Amino acid sequence: MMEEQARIMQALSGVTLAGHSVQGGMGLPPPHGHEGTDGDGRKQDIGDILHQIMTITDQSLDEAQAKKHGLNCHRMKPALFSVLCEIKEKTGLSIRGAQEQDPPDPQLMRLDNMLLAEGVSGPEKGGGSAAATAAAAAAGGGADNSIEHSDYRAKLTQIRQIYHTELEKYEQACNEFTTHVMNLLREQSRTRPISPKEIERMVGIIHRKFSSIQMQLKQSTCEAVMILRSRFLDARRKRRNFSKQATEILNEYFYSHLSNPYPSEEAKEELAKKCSITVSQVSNWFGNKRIRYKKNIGKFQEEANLYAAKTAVTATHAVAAAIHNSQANSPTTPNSGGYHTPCYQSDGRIQ
DNA sequence: CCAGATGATTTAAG
DNA sequence: CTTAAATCATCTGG
Repeated sequence: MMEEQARIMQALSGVTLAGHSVQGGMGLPPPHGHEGTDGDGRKQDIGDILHQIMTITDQSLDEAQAKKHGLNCHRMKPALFSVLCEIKEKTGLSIRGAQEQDPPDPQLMRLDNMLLAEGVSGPEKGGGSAAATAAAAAAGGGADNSIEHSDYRAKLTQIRQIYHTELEKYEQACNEFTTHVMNLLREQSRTRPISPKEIERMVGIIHRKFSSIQMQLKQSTCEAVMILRSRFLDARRKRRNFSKQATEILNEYFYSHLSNPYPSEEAKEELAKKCSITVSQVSNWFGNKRIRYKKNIGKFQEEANLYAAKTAVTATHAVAAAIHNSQANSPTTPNSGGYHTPCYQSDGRIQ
């Protein structure tokens, strides 16, 4: 910037300023327009203007404003301006070619995706998962689970709120700053030529800067979510055994379908409802049961016999009930509801 | 406290 | 996606 200025001024006045220009930094000594005794008015004018330009930053605001006005009204101003424009025309293009590429930062994308996945950004968290959780909690003995989950959600909501507030703040600040800079540039464009491309570039720089700040925000938000998540995940791992009744029902199904212990989706749903657990818990249970049964059939033989006998007893009782037409099931009979009792079949192996 | 039981998660294959 | 298998983390009864 300074270099450019110096170069332009040099070109303008033909006076060698290099001697006491950039190296001096801000404290440029005034040119003292009257070098020599030429008394040339034009030169003095130029020197005067340059002096004003170079010292403008040292002035107080009012002073500077007045000086600026003076400059604007100076009779040489239009001429100087046009020369500046001309120089700019020649040099400006080479200043910046085309450096307008915005490759989407993979890191940023990762953060965005995660925030979206965690429900921090994006649309308000729907009731879908909430309903599922509520069902799971209300159904089983999982009041505990429900409390933990709501705690988790409350904290997540808190994080989301902070995130959105901050994001909005940054957005606003960015817009304000951009507007400010653009006003400044517009103002300056009265005394020096500024191409729209330059403004655009400036805006781009500002936006990049602010988005890097946003990146930090997203980073720390992600961190917070991760911490919360890991803490909750540990809690989530806290498992509670299914109720005795649920285990009974599941075992009954398993041993009465021992030849093909793969409940269909519908069967799973029914079992889930009957056991007050989720479908995926039913799937987990059958997955675990199959592998563990297969691993040591002998160990489960007793259990198998027990349930085979149980269903046999149930069937017998059902028959007896049918025969007697009025008797209620024995209290030890686990399934007394409208549950479809599977047929008695205790043989059959996996595979 | 411990060993075994058990629900959940991860990994790998189809 | 489902499943088998391995593994994790907790629960439970002694």
